[in-house]
Amino acid sequence: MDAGQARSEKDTESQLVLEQFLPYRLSILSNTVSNTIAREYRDLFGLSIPEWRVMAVLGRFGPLSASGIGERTAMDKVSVSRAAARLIEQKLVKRETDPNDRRRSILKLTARGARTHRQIVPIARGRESELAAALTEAELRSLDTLLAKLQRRASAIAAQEMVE
Amino acid sequence: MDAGQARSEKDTESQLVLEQFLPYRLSILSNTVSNTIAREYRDLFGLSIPEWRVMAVLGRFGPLSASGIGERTAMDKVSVSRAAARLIEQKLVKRETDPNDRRRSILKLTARGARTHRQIVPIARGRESELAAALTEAELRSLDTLLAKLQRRASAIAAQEMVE
DNA sequence: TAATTTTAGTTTCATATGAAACTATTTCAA
DNA sequence: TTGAAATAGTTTCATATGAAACTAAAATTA
Repeated sequence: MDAGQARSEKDTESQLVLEQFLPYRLSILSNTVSNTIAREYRDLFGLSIPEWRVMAVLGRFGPLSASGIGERTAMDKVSVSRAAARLIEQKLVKRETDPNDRRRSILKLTARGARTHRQIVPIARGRESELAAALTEAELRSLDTLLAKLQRRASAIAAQEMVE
Repeated sequence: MDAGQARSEKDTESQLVLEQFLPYRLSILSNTVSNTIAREYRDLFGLSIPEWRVMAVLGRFGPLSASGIGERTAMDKVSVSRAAARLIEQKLVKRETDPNDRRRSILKLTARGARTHRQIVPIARGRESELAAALTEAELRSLDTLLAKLQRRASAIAAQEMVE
């Protein structure tokens, strides 16, 4: 090993400090937040996160097809299909067939679903506020910008990988 | 309904815009990043993310027990156990029994594991750089601070939930 | 030191997930 | 038109995951 040149396994350049590695930090933060919320929704309403997401977009954007839900939630069609099936079982959502295109279904909240939705939204907002309280207003605006930039880049990288 | 007072389902206060909801945004960003990386590690090295995390901490912190790995990766013991088992199968990691405490195993990279580790680290860094290139140096420092604050708060909320 | 509790790690079981195959319907092209 | 291709959504299958039960060893207590 010629002095000062050879790279040992312990040199910083051949190392990766997991705690400082951005993808890892994002993953841990996201999981910490999601797990807390998931537990709460499960305990209070018996809903999983995919189910809750479907409720959220139906509550906001009214009747939607399964693919419409997918577009607005970044869920794949299998997840949407399963979440919808469970919500229908629980009578929180109802399904009709689109008369103009009988492959499509039209999903909407039932009256009961709308009531549940009205209960859930303030809780979700409350959790978000608790988390956001860690930051100042200015920091929150900054976070908004940074996350948007990262998401744009991450999506671009992912799309590029797909074609390669 | 008395004019201007009753809250309809479409009022913004009873709504939640998923695309602006912080837990959702974190989840989408983290998944986008993780999925891209996971695909790459799988294609190039046949490693899953848990496996890769174990490799990373073993490469950095030398021989460790399974619980030591768990502490440094935020993985639960089941995940560590399974990842280690697969890495041993692939001869990237070897296991010895701690002579001072025969319940413990001592895990370390094999020579082959160390070689793989040396290949992986620059790729991981490269991916991180590509992502980080979406931000300026100042923004990256800012991101670092914001993520740290959010993580601290998220952990605190999670811990509090546990006892309630 | 024998019995009890705790700790490290693995296995089992029940559920979650995504990819691929499949069904039903619609759209497109010859 | 009618046959081929595309689209919406569901089901199947193989794998991943986490909680709880379990095994083995060590630490604690009586």
